[in-house]
Amino acid sequence: MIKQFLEINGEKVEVSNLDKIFWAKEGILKAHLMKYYVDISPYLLPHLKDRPLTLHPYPDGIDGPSFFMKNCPEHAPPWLETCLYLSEDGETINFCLANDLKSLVWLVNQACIEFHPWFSRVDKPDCPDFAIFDLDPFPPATFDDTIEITQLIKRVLDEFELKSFIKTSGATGLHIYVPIGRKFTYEDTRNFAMRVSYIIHRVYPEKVCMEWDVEKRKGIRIDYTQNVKGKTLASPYSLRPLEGAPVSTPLPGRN
DNA sequence: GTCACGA
DNA sequence: TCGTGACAACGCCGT
DNA sequence: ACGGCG
Ligand SMILES: [Mn+2]
Ligand SMILES: [Mn+2]
Repeated sequence: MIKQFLEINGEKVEVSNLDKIFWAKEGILKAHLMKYYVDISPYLLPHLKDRPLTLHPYPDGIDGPSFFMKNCPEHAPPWLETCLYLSEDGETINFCLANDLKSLVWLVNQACIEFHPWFSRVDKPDCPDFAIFDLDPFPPATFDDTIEITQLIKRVLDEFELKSFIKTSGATGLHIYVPIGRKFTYEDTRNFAMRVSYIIHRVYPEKVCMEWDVEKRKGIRIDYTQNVKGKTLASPYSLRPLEGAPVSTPLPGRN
């Protein structure tokens, strides 16, 4: 077997099985996955820098088995940066970081299709950079409904003079990121997102759903509960292991 | 995708 | 030498 | 305290 390498700034990273089919219906190969991430890396890497990652490899493509990967595997190359995390009950997790293109290429070669970074960074893990809103449509809501509710939330944030950034999740919904300058805790951002969510729910009780039970959800669910250390969303520019190979796509603002 | 392990 | 299992729990929600 | 959620 001839080994293949990508050369990045003069350093070689081994890549394998580039002709393996990752999206069968679309005819998308592992090579295409790799090319996408190399091409998008100037835009993606800034969003991943210094953020612990929850990874989700699909070694045989999106129709095959997958697993979650929090701990960096022993066989990772020594140059791959990691971050040791001590959980409350004494468990330790050594998270992978994707701080440069070499690291990104190595992780993609591990068949990581999507990247789920923390909202906080390693040097201040208890203080997220953002409060986030995760909007998920449930029947009978449409994507247009999701847009409408997202715009309503944005209007409230504008009223507070808070800048916000909107992106598609790549699945069915939208994400709103509100930069808050690492001045607050996750408990703070969660309470903030919760209170804004309930304001919106009060305006549109029919359309907006705050139900915890998945079975009972109808309309647009505004999920504020992701504002917790260790919870994540698919990052901007992350591919999703779904039909059509969708990408979580940042949307332009009005100015 | 890769490794540790046991048959 | 080959087949198989492991690779993620955890921190919060709502009652 | 519990099971549910992502
Ligand atoms: Mn969600
Ligand atoms: Mn979502």
